Amino acid sequence: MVMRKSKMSLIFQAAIDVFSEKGFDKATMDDIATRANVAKGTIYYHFKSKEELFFFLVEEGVELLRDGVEAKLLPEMDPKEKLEVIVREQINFFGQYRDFCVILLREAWGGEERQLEFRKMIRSYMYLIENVITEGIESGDFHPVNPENAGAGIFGMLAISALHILLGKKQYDEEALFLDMNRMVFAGVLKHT
Amino acid sequence: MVMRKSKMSLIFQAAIDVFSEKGFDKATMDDIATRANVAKGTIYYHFKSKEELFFFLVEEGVELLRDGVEAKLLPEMDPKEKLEVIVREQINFFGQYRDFCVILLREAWGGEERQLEFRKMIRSYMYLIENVITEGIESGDFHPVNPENAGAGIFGMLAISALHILLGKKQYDEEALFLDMNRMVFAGVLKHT
Amino acid sequence: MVMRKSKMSLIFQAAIDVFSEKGFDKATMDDIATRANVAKGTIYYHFKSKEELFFFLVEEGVELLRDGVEAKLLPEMDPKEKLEVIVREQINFFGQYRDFCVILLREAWGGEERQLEFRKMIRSYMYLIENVITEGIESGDFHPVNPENAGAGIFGMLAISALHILLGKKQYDEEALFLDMNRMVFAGVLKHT
Amino acid sequence: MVMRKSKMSLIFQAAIDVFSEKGFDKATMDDIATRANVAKGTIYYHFKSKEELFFFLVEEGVELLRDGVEAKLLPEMDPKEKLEVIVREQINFFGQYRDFCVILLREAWGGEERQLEFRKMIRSYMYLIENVITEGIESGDFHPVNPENAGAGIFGMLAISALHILLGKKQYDEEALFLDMNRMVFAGVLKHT
DNA sequence: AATGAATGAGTGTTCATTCAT
DNA sequence: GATGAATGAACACTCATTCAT
Repeated sequence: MVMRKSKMSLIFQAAIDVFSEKGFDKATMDDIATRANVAKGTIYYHFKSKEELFFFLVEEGVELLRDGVEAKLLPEMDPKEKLEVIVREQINFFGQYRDFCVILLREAWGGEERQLEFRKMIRSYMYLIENVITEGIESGDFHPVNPENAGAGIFGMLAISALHILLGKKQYDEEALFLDMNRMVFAGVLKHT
Repeated sequence: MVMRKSKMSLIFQAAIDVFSEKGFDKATMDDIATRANVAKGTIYYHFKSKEELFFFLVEEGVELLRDGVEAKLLPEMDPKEKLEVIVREQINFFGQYRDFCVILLREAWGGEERQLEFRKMIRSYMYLIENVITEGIESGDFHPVNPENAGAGIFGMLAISALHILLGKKQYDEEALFLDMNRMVFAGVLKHT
Repeated sequence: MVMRKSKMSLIFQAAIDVFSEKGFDKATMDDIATRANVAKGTIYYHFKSKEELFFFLVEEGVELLRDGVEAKLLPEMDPKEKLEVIVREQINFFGQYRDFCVILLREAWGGEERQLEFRKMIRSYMYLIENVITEGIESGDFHPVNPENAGAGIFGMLAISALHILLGKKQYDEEALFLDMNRMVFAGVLKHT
Repeated sequence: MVMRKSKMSLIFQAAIDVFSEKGFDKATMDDIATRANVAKGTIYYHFKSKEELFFFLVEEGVELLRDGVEAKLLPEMDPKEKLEVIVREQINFFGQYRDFCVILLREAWGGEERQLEFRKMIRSYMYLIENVITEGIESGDFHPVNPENAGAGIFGMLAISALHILLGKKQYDEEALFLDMNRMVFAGVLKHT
């Protein structure tokens, strides 16, 4: 029988929906169970706790972002090309996984174990950016900035601008946002005179 | 104004502490009452609900940021100078009100009334940035980007990079971060050849 | 206002009833709240947890037994008189606080913290018996047995025989039980020839 | 009988371990299944319910005690010899089946069906003692006490003193306990002068 | 103005039991 | 015979809110 789509994936999807809608604390296991059309106990058969369910979810999401971007960073590209890929892909990802991205920005800040762990995961994505920045500095293409600052800054610029549109009333025009962000990342706001 | 150390301000300060430490949902009115050395009922004498207390708090905080920055944007400055002031002041504010800024990034994303309202407030700060961008574009100093995108992007770049350091283990070196961010905002990562 | 019978004592009494009826694990806080005519939250306002409520209860009960018996052990009595007092009073106590005594025998055995603590309390009562035994051995009135063994044995003999009747269908004839137990404690089963 | 290591006996042994470690209520079917290396469903294939599993267990245990003691009570013994056998064997049994004996003292008291049934089983062992007492009274060897009181009392004395040592930190010195208890059962504490 | 005892709806979690395979 | 995924009723505990004083 091919229909082996175990309840686990149902739960997973429901969890993404509910967590992004309500946040970790306000989301209830009942919500998730109802949305997944599963008995509450079933969730606990597959996941030890709400915390663990959330953790797996975030892990999977961040991996999806990181691995997706990483796969497009080919060795033969120069730093400029790589960074452009990153800008494009992150904007693309935010459009595609809007709900997950809300979780991303909502639940990463704070001192709880969960949030620490969470930031570590995000950091693993930021490393990609940092490495490209470092590469660019070494090749002489980029300004000599602190790569960690730059990595966090670029991630934040892309994330907040994307979410700002996604949560606002306007259409998410990916191409327009890409063009603007690309220009800002590479050239800043100032025209060269 | 006589500055009576009214219970209200005690509650207000305690609320900032507790909300930033635990987030809106995990923070309890008991926590706040204890921290403020007030009976729990007293909070309800001054504020209608937890939601309202939080709302006033955030309002005050965002006003502090916005009005502080606005006060430094003098009419005689050109767009470039103004944007530099914004970068410096926002980085400064994040260092000074770290706890509040955690709240800022934590509680703004989501579909609840409270969060909508919250994003409106943040937007009122972003307008400052947008206006300067618009001014710069019109004066021909800045690239013609969408000011809303740029405003959100710059806010996000500064916010996330600041919080990234503040919540990490390293020292918050305001000047270094300012220099890096300033360069990125104005010139991007790419050297002009 | 004299009516200061705070809800706490209501809860206490209800807890004794429910715990003795159902045992620690099967008893629910809802049961206790209902029986006490109190909201469930009220219990938690006064006691940190089910465990703590139970602990205070047992502590109070064992103290009642120990202090009651101790008060009747006058210094001028000889060991034989003292031991007779103990036999009488323990039998009396079991008749009077049957419910609590069920708790006593039900919840003392096992390896959990709570049960350890519990046995320590019982031990504090057994000491009374041990001391009298020791006194009697030193005065030459009693056989030289290990006082700890004897203390536990006498406590067990009185406890189990009392509960056996109390939980059976027969009337609890305190005087008859006292006479039998008194004889067994002092002279055993065997007639002197 | 071919002695097939049927799953049933595995379950049985695991159940004894788990029930004595955690008590009836805290023990879970999962615990037992894991310990027995069986799927949870398998337990339900062999036993209708947790209650029934427990019942069979206790039945078997009490029979082991009763039949073991009974087998040593030879018709040609006089009441004194018989009672001495009982004292020795019960102390011996408690040392050997410590876990089961914890169950015995833990789960017998209370008003539930299960506990009623349980006490009946224990009573079937107490009868042995009662009968010897009755015999001794009729033969003129023993004091004329109520045999039911005496039976329960002796059972309790031996049980509690044994468990008191077994659950404490000290070594279980069977011989010493036997000597003390034997003396107390036959002669009480008081020296004949 | 201020208090804090009291409330009860709501939450995460457990676990005996069932049943399709 | 045996399995283990699935269930859902039940439970300990939390906490925003109320209200009599």
